[in-house]
Amino acid sequence: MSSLPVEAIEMELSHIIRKLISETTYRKSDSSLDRAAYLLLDHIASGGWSSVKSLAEEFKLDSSTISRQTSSLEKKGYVRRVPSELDRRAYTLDITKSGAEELEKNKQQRAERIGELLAGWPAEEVEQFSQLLQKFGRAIDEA
Amino acid sequence: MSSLPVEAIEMELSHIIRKLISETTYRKSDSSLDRAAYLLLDHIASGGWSSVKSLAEEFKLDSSTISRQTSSLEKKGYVRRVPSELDRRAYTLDITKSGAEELEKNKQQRAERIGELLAGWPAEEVEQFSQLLQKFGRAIDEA
DNA sequence: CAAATGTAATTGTATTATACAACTATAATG
DNA sequence: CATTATAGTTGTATAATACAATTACATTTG
Repeated sequence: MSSLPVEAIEMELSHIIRKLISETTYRKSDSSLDRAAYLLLDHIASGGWSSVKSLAEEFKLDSSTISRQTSSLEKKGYVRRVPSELDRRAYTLDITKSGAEELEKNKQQRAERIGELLAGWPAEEVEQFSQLLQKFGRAIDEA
Repeated sequence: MSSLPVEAIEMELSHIIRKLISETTYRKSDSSLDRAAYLLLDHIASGGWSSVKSLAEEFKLDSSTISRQTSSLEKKGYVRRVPSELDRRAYTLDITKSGAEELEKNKQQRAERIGELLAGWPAEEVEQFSQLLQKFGRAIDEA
């Protein structure tokens, strides 16, 4: 496929990504989670299997990167290690109460920001946008 | 606004951004433009006013960052400096033939990738998605 | 119009997120 | 049991960014 809408989508996504990143990175991180930490915590909180290795696969990052990111979450008290019973090298991560609170706070902040952008959109369009983004997200996963 | 679709959109965007970034960054950059260079070149090619300062404002990056990025594009021969007639400190950037070719090549590669993800989508949904992304992009600009 | 102030771009330095490689401890396999 | 594989960590290099200092020029003001 190589049509005009596709090219428009590509460009628009590039711009949206740039703008959203520039809002959430390199800004006064008052106390909020960066993007990586946010998604890691969300995955852990959702009960996804959370060893260093499985997180690295899930997020397509190197294990060393995940190791450092999770160490940092642990230092902040947002996650705790649960040693594997079967393998003394390995552990999984559990979210702590404070981690869950921090995650929820961040999620609300971020949703609020998106809500502002969607203010005034007809509910039907918001719903369509949500559906199409989810479909697109699945397409990436399946690719 | 703080409804379920908004929260779903927030999460989905976070995931899509992560996945698309991980595809286009830290990967074998065979010879293709990174995201910053791609959008810079596109802006310059589109005839947008392209001094270091205006690019920094447009992209919400520091002038020093733009200065380095444009130097790098210049070294590769993709842009050339046009000294300002009014201000001997300043210059604007023009795309070169080779820069335009490289941009076009990249645009096609990226569109092809997006096209794969949209393969099998009804044309009507692709069109809707394009429209909604553009509307969302405008909302970010106006915010 | 000369001095002071402001500005465009560059360069120096620090930080951060990443990858890759080397390593340690443990597990699995021949 | 010796070898090989694996989970995680740590060391090191690179890249993109911000902020600070600098340079050369422009603008404003007394």
